[in-house]
Amino acid sequence: MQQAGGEMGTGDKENHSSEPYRGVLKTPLKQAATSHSVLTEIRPDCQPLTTPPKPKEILPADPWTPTSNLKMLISAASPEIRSREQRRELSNTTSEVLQAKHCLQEHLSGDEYEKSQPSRKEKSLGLLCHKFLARYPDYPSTAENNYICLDEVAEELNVERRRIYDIVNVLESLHMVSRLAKNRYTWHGRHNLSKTLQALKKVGEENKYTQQIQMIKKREYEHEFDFDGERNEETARSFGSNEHSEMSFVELPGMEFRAASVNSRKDKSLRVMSQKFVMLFLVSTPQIVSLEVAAKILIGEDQLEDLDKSKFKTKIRRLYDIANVLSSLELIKKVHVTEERGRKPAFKWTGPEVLPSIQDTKLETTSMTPPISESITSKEQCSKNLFPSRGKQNFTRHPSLMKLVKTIENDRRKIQSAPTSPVKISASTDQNLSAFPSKMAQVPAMAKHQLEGQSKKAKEMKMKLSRSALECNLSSPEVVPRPEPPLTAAPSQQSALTQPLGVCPPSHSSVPPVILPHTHSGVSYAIYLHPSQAHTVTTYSPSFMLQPLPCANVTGIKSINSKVLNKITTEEGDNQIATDDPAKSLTATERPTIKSETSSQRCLKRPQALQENNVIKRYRSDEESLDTSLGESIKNERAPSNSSQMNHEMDNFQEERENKTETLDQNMASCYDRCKREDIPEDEDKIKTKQDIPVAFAIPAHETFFPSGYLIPLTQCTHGNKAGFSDKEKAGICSLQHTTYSSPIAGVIPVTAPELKAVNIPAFHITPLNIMLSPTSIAAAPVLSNACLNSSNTSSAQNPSSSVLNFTLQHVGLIPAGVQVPANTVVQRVPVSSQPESGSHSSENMNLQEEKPCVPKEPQEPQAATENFFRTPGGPNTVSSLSANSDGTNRISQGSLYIPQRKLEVSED
DNA sequence: GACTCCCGCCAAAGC
DNA sequence: GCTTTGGCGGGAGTC
Repeated sequence: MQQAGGEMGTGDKENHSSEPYRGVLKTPLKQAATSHSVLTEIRPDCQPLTTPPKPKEILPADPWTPTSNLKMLISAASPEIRSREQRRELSNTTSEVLQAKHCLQEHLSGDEYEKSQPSRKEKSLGLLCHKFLARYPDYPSTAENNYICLDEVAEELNVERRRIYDIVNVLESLHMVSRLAKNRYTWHGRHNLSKTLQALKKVGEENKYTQQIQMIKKREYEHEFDFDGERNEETARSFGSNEHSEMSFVELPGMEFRAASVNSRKDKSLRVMSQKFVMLFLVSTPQIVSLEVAAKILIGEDQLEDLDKSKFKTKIRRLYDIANVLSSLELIKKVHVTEERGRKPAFKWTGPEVLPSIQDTKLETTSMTPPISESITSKEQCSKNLFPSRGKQNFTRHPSLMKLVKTIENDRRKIQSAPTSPVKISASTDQNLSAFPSKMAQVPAMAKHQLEGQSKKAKEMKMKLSRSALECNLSSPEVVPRPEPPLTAAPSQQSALTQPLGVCPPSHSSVPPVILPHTHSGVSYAIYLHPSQAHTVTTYSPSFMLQPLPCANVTGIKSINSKVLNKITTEEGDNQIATDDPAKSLTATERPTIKSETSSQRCLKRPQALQENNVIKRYRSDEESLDTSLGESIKNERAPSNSSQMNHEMDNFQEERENKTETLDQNMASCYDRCKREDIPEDEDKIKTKQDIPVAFAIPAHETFFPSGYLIPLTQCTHGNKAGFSDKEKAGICSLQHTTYSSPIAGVIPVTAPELKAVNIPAFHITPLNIMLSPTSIAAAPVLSNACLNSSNTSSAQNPSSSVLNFTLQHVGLIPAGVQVPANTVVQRVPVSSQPESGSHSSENMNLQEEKPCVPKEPQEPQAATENFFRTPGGPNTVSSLSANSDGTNRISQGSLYIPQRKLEVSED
């Protein structure tokens, strides 16, 4: 082992490890000289240390005391040299160094000795880990046995064994080492790393960590998470029910622990925690995880109810331990996320990109043994592999979530019935339409047809654009990897299925239309617009992300959001990784936006409530559009529910709607005028122009609009800047957005554009969160759709009224248009329900967690449209709850998961 | 004062 | 009964 280590040390490692030493050099010689690290690294032969002087003979003041020698050595040797030497002669030196140390200890006075002791930093686990890693090659030859004797290592590194355990446990979680026997481990290096990460990612997805993260974030925003206060029972419930306490260790085939002891301990072990921690990174987008969130999740798994400060602190401590080791492995990097509430420590994944688990990853065991590859076709299989028959092991999956997911999936399937590839939007759309309830279905169909007819060219253009966008996105590493079978719906579906949560996909690819209800149409839009690229859109709408955000709107949004936006800073101080770049900030904004949408409640509570109201209004306006096209049909349908409140709401809603409509029309008109002014002769050109316009997409923009559902206006706004919505509204939206979402894990995190690309995009597909994240995707979709819409509209709708019409149709076209109706319905109810916005926002997950009492009264509601849509024979639970909940719609559209959960709750209740 | 995280007690598991 | 593992949290060092 040593041999290998000596030869294999990587430059990086050297540098890292050397840093601390540099620090030492800078510090007073005394300290430096005696620092532990120095001692352990100095070459024996160079000085007296080699020959341990007899302690008693050496006088403290003596120039040739170990201390003085060390000083000389230190000053003479460069960090690199020391590192090299360390690796080279570590083994030989160890004993001598120890002796020297002993001598020092014996001969220096208390204070002196203390001073001579290595500083805290020098004793850090991270540094220790560097030393440990330096001993072994990253990729040891399988031929030779690389054994690790803990005692030996501890002695050589001059640390207590306890510390070595900490390191080994984390390495074990990554399968970089495996326990061979008592006090003995085998070094595998990074051979298994990629596989392990894939497996972890997969498991993380299955466990819906993304959702958990989002839930936590939501909660934070909603309640500032206070440990003392009445803690959200929901939270507790959600996590408590997790039964995560039984978390098990994820193993790779062939890498099972050989020692029973390893598995015997209750698994809150560092090793399991480490895996979970890694999962969080792999599953989240951006791949930044704040300690707080991670701790909460880990605690949650152990029963959130018990969450108390001490426990939380303990978790944090452990996470630091783990993080130090992972940092040494260069898998993560410490950063800081600045949020409203301050700066939070977080870590950013800097390890290798984990390829999509899309194709059921083949877990290969390697280790030293010939790689065994298993093809896993289903999630279940994967899970099985990951959890090799160890009795208790069940990964933290939240049962309720699973149920929900399944239910949802089933429902969707049923609903869609279109066994085929829902992906193909166009095709799927039709299918979906067919599925729609009469009126509703027709509307979308009409809209669709209209759109298609009117904007074939536009579509083509869109396609091109989207493709280009995709290409751009693809350029990002993450994206590329994702095997997305582009064109076919099937692939997308597949991916969806592959994903642990089939849920997500639903919103996009698989069930696009259906789910969309209100999700802001975003989904629906996406579908429409990108038929050919449905897969793309569905999967993730990276293209959106890619789009530049030069718009004024964006800026505005950004500015607003920026306040909220968090900054990520590296510890080193290269702060603001994310930063200042407007584009970046915008990107970051996206998330927030989404989230905000999600957690409408929160928003309400906040000062931005007003803004939210705007959003809501927009929503309503969306509804208006739909309503307009649909007429009061919906209303009537709802009416049946007969709730007086409903009626009342309807009335109010109507009023608002009307007002909104006017505004909309005006906006539309102005937009169109603007377009005209801008010389957009041909439809295509127009489209292009618009799209170019940064569609700016809009990342922020669309998100912003999301709620409102007015993509068109947005786009226009983008152009003109002011178009569709007033700044105020924008601001409102933005603000809302900001609050909520961010990186699921880290909270609102401003991410650099690049990061977003890489991370975000994939996130959709990959992470289970997708479901929850749908908003993001949705957002993206909407944007595109906007363009499309615009284009189509532009061409066809020359005047406000017509534009409105188109707009409406488009909405309808949302496929989900039909679906949306229900959503709208929901929206309308919103007022009635405790939380109006929730509905409006795509609060993906939020809903689920929402503590907010589901509106009690609605349960029975039949709302035809909605129910029909969502209700599936098989999924009564889900459906019913949906219909019942005012926000149900939203939930459904966004994260079906949530909906179901609620339902579950409700039903359970 | 908050953040980090070292340190080592002590109990469970293993032999 | 001794050793190995490793959970846990006090509290010190840093920022």
